[in-house]
Amino acid sequence: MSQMQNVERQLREMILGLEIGPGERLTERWVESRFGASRTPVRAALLRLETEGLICRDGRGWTVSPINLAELEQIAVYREAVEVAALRLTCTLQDRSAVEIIEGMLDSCDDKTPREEWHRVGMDFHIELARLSGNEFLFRAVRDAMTRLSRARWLEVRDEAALGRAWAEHHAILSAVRAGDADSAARLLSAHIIGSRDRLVTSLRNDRRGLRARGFAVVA
Amino acid sequence: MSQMQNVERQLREMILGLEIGPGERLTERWVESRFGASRTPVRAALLRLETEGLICRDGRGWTVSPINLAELEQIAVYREAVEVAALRLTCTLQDRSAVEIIEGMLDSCDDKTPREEWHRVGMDFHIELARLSGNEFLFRAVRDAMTRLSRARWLEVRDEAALGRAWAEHHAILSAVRAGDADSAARLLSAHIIGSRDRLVTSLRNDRRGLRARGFAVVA
DNA sequence: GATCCCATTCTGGGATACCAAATTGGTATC
DNA sequence: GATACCAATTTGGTATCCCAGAATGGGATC
Repeated sequence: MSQMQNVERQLREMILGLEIGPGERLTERWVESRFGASRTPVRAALLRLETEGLICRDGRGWTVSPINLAELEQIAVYREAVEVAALRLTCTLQDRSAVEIIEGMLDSCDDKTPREEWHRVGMDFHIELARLSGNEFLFRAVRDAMTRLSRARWLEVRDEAALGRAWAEHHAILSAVRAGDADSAARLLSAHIIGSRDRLVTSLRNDRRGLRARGFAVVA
Repeated sequence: MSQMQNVERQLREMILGLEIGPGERLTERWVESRFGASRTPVRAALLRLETEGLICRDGRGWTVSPINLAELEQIAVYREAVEVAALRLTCTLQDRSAVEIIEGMLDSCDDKTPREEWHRVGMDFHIELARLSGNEFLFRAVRDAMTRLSRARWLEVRDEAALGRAWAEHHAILSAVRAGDADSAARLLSAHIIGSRDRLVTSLRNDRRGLRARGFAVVA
């Protein structure tokens, strides 16, 4: 694997895992020494992460993208459009047996499953559901949107009830898809996305001071 | 303006203007000498164009992305999802006076307008319409999709009637938006996008041999 | 003590040198 | 004439060096 891919992957994981906080400054030299690569692959990796929205330019330098509440709301609208479109497309397919795999993914989580795993499965549910549509662009759009939402979802304070609620909503959506009921599935998915957005933004808005105290930039 | 942006912009224009044909091989050294920049900005520019889908990796090297008919069909589905979502969003806005600007854009084209300008305005119509929604992600999605479609639309054989038809459809969509009739606008836009797709793919499929004879790679 | 200014440091942007792998072209062999 | 093989060349990947401009910090001045 090339140095560029190495740096890109590791840096992405550090950012998504909040090991580098939203709003923190980055210098190419720091990344260079941190991962033992030279500046050429480092710069290539930074350029790629910039297009993913994980880092952004800050004048001449680089900054880990802050959590942006207005952006989170816009992403939810975007997600709703592409995810519902993908879902409707999937409902028109003859062979929808792949929903079983996603169902199995959900069922692999139980009370003993660590929070981190719930988080990952919750994201993968949406990504894999979009992949079923067979449309590469809808799939990528959902995957990229989930990447952008990832850190915020991780910061969200979620109780057991909220996790169970999401789990139930995911299952309900799959049931509708399996039945081929596109309208119901779409309605459930829309409600799920918008509901999640509202809880997410509310949670972050309430915790804004605490998050800032932890050194995380949360804007708008 | 930086060298990277220079190379990126000029190379993008060469690719979109078909000065470099779909499927042609690119070497970093050629780009380097062609634009008088060194490899560092050239590589940065290539990485960015790769994320735009205008070039793609070909083993170790670079290739100008071929025209991919299957991809064009998928993009149309993607476009339909995001453009309709943006349109519906726009219809909910109080102030939709900006549609007048787009209308003026359309009306700036007449019989004497060169074909190239019709082409550009046809793309900008969709991009600017999406921008009105105020949702940055829907807007970018449409802009990126139009960029990916650009070369294919340019290759399409379109007669006067087809151009006039698109013009009329664009106007009908704007009228519905101005009236705030989201459902009608959405229906018209969907039909327009899918109709355009069918004509585009049919045209390219028929011309496939001719296009290949001109050195343009057209796959699937 | 506050403020202005200048030298130093640091940063990203660019250019270039080097390397390993892959491609290529030609030649020798069958 | 086809094919196998080897050397020269070319390629992208990487490391490193240089530069101009921005940021920084300390000291002089008021």
